[in-house]
Amino acid sequence: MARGKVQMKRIENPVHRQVTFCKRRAGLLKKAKELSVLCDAEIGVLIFSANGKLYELSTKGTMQGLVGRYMKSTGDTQADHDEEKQVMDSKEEINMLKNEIEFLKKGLRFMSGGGVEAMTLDELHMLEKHLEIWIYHIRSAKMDIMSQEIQLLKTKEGILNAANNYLQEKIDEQYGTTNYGPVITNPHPLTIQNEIYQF
Amino acid sequence: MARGKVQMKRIENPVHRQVTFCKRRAGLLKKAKELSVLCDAEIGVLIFSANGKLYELSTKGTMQGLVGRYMKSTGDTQADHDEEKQVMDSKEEINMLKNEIEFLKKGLRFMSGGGVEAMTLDELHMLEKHLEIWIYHIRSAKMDIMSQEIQLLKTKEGILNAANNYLQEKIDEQYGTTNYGPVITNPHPLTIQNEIYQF
DNA sequence: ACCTATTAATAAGA
DNA sequence: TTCTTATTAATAGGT
Repeated sequence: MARGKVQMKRIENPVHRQVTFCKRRAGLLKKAKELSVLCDAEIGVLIFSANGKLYELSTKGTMQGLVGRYMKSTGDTQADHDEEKQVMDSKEEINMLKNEIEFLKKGLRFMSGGGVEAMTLDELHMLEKHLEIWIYHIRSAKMDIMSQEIQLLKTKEGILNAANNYLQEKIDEQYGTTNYGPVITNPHPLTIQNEIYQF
Repeated sequence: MARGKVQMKRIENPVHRQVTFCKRRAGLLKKAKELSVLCDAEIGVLIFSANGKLYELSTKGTMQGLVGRYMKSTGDTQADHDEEKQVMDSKEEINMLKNEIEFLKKGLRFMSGGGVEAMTLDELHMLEKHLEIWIYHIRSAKMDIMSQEIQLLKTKEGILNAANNYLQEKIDEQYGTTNYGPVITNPHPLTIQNEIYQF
């Protein structure tokens, strides 16, 4: 604007460009302040130089506040929308999970042996019934498992008995010819004890 | 800048102020564009008029992009920081809650009567013991509550009996003078039955 | 950074 | 709002 017009295109000379950037940047920020003061407006200016340096101005409050106001003003605009929605979703999910936990905790509150006082008589009846059913199921499951164990052990025992008998026969054969007389042997030396479960 | 200097303070005349706002706003945005073009800078301008209307300009991309770049550039700056942290916190909280739910569900899986199969014999023993303890606590709590109820009802009964006696006396007085002879009356006509609880 | 000739912006009026 | 125009403000180029 002085000593010659200027072409509205990128200044190629880096020195010129840098100088102009400094001057015009100052001018722009000054103009922004003036507009804000004269007309009672809230103004924010963000300037990233070509090499990435940030210059900013915000009249009447912080840039954050202004950006927040801008976000609200534009309503649903990408980043804000996404993040806000994400937060909302998270909060909803948290609430649902919390409710679920409350529900579950109510059923488990007796684990610690305390907290019984807070329940009504009806709730206690219900819970007692449930516990009895659970115990029934648990005892059934225990019986099943133990039956399987017993069956397994019986099979083992049969196999061992067979092996035992086979070995006994071999011994009888070996000593039968020399006939050292009757040999006293444990009839089932390899039989193992079944495991004992506490009921 | 023409036909007289201007004081750098709010223009009180609303018409003047509005006109100046229009002109200077256009000028500011023009300057911003020029700076962006001449010096290869990325510039964003946000203008909120006094009555809340938004005017914006962003050279090289969207305002969102610019705001995002600003957020990153300033690092941890309120809105961004807060929202991001909030999202992070929410996610952490959700994970913790989910873990808690899994833990609780494991204890409650028997409510439905199913799921017993997946447990080991030891776990079943443990659970059975817990359930027995719970039932013990529940029965204790039930007894406490019922004792209280019984006490309450006995008190009620006493009060009603007293009232009953008082009324009986009044009747006796009323009919005593005329002497209609012995009146057969229910000795406790207002006594109420205690509630019966099922054990 | 400072100067200053020159251009651009704009206040007031229509 | 927009146009005009007198006047001020901004600034390009040089130092």
